[in-house]
Amino acid sequence: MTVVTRFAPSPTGLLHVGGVRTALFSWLYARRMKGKFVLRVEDTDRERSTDEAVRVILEGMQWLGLDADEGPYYQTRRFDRYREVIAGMLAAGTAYHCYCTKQELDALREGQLARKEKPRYTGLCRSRTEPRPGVPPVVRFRNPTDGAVVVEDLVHGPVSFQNAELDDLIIARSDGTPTYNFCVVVDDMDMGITHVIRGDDHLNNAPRQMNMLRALGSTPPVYAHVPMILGPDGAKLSKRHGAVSVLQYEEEGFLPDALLNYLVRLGWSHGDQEVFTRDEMIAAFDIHDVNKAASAFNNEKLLWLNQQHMMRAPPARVVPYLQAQLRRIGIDSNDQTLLEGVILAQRERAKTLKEMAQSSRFLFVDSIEVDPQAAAKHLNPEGLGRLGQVRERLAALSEWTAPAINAALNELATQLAVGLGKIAQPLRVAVAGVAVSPPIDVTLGLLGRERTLLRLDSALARKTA
RNA sequence: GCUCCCUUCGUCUAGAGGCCUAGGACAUAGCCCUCUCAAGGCUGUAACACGGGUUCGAAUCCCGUAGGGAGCGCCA
Repeated sequence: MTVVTRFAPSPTGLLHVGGVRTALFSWLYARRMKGKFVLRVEDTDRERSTDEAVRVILEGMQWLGLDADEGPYYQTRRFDRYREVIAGMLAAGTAYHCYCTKQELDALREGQLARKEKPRYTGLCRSRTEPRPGVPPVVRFRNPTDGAVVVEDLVHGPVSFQNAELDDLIIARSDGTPTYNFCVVVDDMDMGITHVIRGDDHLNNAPRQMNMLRALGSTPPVYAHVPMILGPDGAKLSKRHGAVSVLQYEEEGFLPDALLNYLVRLGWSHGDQEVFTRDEMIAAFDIHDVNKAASAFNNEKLLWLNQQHMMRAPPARVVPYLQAQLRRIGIDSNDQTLLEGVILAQRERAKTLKEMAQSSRFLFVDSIEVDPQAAAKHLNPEGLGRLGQVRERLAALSEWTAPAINAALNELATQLAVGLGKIAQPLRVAVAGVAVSPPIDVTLGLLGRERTLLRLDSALARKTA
């Protein structure tokens, strides 16, 4: 049997890391099992759904490389199908019209709550045969009244629910539109979903959905309810606590593989391995190894993983992402050799590509600003004195390579009987404008002789100024 | 209130009755390396929610308690 999983986000809020991880688990499982992954947008709530949210889902999934084999499907385009199924259930008696008004239902609920009972529909209209004039009816599912439903959950194990605890839920509103729990059931059935992997906030919905599926003569899929992701403070993920659009991570300079790697390790592990390539994730992932407990999002570890991925990936693969970040700060470079060189030089001192772009800016622009504090410390008379000699040496170099530069600087240091630092720091501030950069020979190599000498000249001009 | 779920270092996790003096990772502290900053290496601090059982033996099994979460909508 071919495995078919799906990701079914609702576009009522922006897709965030919690949703992404559910999508990732579904995608990984499908890929691992050589099955299919379906994307379905659950937009039946027309009031709260937004085009912006749909855009973030589509763009986010694309940025992350979580490619769907089918879809995106939209529930709003399937209303005819839902109506058809409801008509069938009405005819078969597995659903019935309910003429209770909202007001009556509210009163019922209040009474139950007041008596400290579980609020539930009592089945008043179950055996009603005549319509109630003037009341547009809703359609309710006729849930079995006795026995139990067991959800054989892949992460929780068997979870048993008494049918007596489940009431007859509304599957079509009085205006005829279908409700969420019903649409999910029809869609999962029609789309041949074999494994439903979703947040464990849906565990309570599973027994009702299984009952409906059975009433429709369909075999329920296998369920896997994965734990939720909490904010860094251990509280529920919310707007205030990191529930930002997934595209925010792109803007901040994260590699999609790093985010995915971080998220897959929230609730899942494979021995002591922390860093996974996409293929390694697919090869190692198994839904059975997913934990039951919710986990808190930790930004420091994400940062660390992002750097690990920047360091391990072939530079050429990182180039487009660096270019995107450079463009954000007004630099448009297509110099592949330079860009790869920058990545090689900077990746062990940057946590994000945004950071890398910023600290590499001096390598791409014509003129730089020198940080006053760094200048005060290193471009003092003593430092500037040495820079004159540095300039001579560098100008005389026959080839402009890091090893040649390094040799020349070390020679000069020995000759002056000082540590390399006494030469490298003034030089660094002169060419980079700050006291921090990759190794000085690498930095100069990337900068090029012409710009190096130019910047030395403008630094040396301070002497007289 | 009722139903369902969850509980190992600050955080993510390993752990399927003896391999646990509870392992790894992030973070954190110290040291090493060093032209700056990093990266890297080494070392340290730090956890089985609590109480009963079962067993020769329990982080692991059972029962409670506490704490947290979800659901109980003509929301998804």
